[in-house]
Amino acid sequence: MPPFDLGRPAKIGAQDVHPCGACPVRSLTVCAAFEEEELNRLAEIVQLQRIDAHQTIFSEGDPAMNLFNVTAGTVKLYKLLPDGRRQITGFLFSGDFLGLSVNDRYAYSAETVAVTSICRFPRRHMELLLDEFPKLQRRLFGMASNELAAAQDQMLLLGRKTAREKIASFLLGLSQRAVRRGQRDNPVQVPMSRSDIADFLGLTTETVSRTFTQLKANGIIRLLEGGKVQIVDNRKILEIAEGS
Amino acid sequence: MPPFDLGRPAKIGAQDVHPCGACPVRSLTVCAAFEEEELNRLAEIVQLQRIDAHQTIFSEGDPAMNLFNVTAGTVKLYKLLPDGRRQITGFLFSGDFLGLSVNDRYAYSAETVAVTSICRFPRRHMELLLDEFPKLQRRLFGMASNELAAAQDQMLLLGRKTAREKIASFLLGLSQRAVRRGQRDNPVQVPMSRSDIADFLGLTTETVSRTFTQLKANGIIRLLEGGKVQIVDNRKILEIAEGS
DNA sequence: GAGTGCCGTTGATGCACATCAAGGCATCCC
DNA sequence: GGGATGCCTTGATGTGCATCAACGGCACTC
Repeated sequence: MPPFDLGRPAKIGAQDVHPCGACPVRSLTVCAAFEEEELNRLAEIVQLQRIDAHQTIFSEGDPAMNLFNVTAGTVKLYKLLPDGRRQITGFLFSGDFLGLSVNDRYAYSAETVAVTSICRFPRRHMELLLDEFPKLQRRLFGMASNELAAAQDQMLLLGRKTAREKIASFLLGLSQRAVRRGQRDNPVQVPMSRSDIADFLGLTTETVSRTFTQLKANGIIRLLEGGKVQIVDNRKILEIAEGS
Repeated sequence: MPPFDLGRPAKIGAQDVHPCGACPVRSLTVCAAFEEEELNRLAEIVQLQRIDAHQTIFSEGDPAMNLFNVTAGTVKLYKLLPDGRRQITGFLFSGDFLGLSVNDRYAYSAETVAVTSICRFPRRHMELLLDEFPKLQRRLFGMASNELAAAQDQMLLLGRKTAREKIASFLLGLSQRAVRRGQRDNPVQVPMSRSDIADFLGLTTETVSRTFTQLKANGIIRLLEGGKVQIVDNRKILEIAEGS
């Protein structure tokens, strides 16, 4: 249930300008850097879009024309090898930011996992705002620092954790991020497919499936309807995730 | 041959304030954000240090009091699991920056790989400078963005590449970074141990060693004296690295 | 110059996870 | 209804890399 949405059938469609002042996720986003009265400036350049599931937002190598804010739904970022091997580098939820680029090109592809609403900012305009509002710059830098820390955690996971530890870490990560967005942390919403989880954790779908089954058999989690996972033994899953 | 160094026997020792205007790697660093006349401000707060090989600069979880700039030598950043498994998240060379933190704590440990010179900036002072010089903020943000892109490449490597592809990518990466620092790209200087390489690539020392041997046997590289590796077949190593 | 420790290499073996294959169970569409 | 499709699960088998073990070279010590 996307907050601003009109339920139109469009795949990717521009919507009317939205009053940022009413944005329910503003405090989570870059936009938290603005005071109430400055939000008009922002509203002038954003466009709100609703996107169906499984649509590409942009692809690796595309000219980086826009920056985006996820306001509802789920997005995945990924990189491909020429033979099709895929690494998902992150999942984004409401409040998350995407579109940072190097050399004016996107360094990864972005695709919706479920129905998603995003705010689009033309990069040119955004850069002018950056000069005008140092607080925005500061905020963006802070968000990039957090992402960097998360990336390092993910490197530890990919390089050194077992399949069991990876799945446990993944579920805990989802749970913790849900809390920060003010959503339920348990049961955890797991909107992405087994295949996406596999490509995020450096595993195969079969191993992901088997590991879920195994954690379930051990009474540590329970698999619920609608892609939800209940964490039954919180202490144990934490132990597993940390590798102790 | 560290550029500013006095060759003192100290392990970690503060040196006299150095005139940043003469810094030979300034254009590579955050400090490139400053005009000549502003450098005095910088020089007031930096301390230059020379550090022996295999010394800890700071550890994960320490209060993040300082930011650092590497001016010569090599540093590794790493994270540990409780049972000792280690993931090296990056190697730093002259011009590179370290010390960004989340919640005022370092999110990783930093250790010298070889004799290293660093500039130390107290974080408090640096933050004041950030407010005063938006260009510095901008520069720092740019560097963080680049690191994020590199982190995503590393995730692809850790999650989806084979040992052979990992080693090829690693050597090419070292080579390309040497170019950016204005150093020789071939033969490549490889100052870190097999064990460090293994922990960077998510492998074991044995596999690293075997893979080097294999690439050598294929006539793609040559192992030289003093930790240097010559890339004999550039096209082929590039193909391997990209997984095609 | 024997002793010790560290590092890199090589070989033998083992195992965690990949690969290959098949079936269950939704949903969708004619 | 029923067949097609996509996702998840489960089983059988394979393999890339880890693990275990041994050895040689080099630096350092006494």
